[in-house]
Amino acid sequence: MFYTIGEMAQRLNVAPSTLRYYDKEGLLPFVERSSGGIRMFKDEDMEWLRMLGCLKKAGMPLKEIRSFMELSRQGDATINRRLELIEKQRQSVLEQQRQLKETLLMLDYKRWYYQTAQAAGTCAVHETMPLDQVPEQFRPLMAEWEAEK
Amino acid sequence: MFYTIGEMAQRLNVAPSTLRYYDKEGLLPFVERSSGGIRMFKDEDMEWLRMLGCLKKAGMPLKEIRSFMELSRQGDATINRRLELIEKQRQSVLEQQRQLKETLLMLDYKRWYYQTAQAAGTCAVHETMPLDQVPEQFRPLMAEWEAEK
DNA sequence: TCTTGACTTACAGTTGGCTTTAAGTTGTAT
DNA sequence: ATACAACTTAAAGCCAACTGTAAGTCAAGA
Repeated sequence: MFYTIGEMAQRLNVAPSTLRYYDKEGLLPFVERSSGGIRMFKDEDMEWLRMLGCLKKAGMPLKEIRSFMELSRQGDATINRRLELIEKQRQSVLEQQRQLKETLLMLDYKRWYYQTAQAAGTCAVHETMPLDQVPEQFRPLMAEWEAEK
Repeated sequence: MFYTIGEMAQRLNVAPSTLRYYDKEGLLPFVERSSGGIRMFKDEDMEWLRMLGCLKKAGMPLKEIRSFMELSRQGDATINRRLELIEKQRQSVLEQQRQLKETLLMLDYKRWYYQTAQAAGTCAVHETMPLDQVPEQFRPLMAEWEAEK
């Protein structure tokens, strides 16, 4: 069973032009063509496209994804190098998670800040607020800011 | 105590040109100038730059950050709208966390896949692997892939 | 006063990841 | 056989977020 680029694009919820672009950039070395030159996607291509989507969501640049696809096409001899790439990207995702957690704490602080300001009708309330009225979760954050000054 | 753009850039670990770009885009309405036109950063500007960094890490585009800075300059009348912006961005971060968690599971699966293939010397080991040898954590993932076919 | 390094602006260039356009081809339905 | 939608390529365009260049100005030390 084959799919045209339009059908595959719909299935993946991307624009056909995006798939053409990926193909041009060498990210889809597995795609076959009809005698007339039309791309014919197979069901098993989904596995590659899923991999591509995963690496993209992990923040891997298209160039590196292309390297990965090239290594894959070279077969079992490149298993080690593919594993290394995966582990590197895994570390990157763990780092992103750490970073997002920090960012969320900051946003939670700002949310509290503006909720409090809203209740008081003015941001000035924070100039006179004693430290022990700041929720505990935000104290390490504020200590850090002091250090940065 | 004042800092030049170079000193501030070093302190923030960004290029001076980046700060100039931000200023040009209206993200730094708080920066004062010397009589000769040199930017003079103050210690209290750090608070704004921290806010900027936080919003940026949260994935907010520079245009929106600019709106936020403009609202801030308008004082207490805009507390509500700033709170709304913060809450919107907080939701976005929660969604990014959800997404990253999913991505990590995928990468963990691929890591296991290549570790197993490495031990066997070939990816072919996965064609004959019975489902009950796949670690449990990855089963929901594989079920999803089946459904997508 | 003069040198020197860091600053200033305006503007062009770069990178990454698409998206659009134009001109032409394929393949299915009538 | 013909029409028509969906495909093809090459090339240009677009957007965000910088980054680099050129020409000139500022300010601190010898």
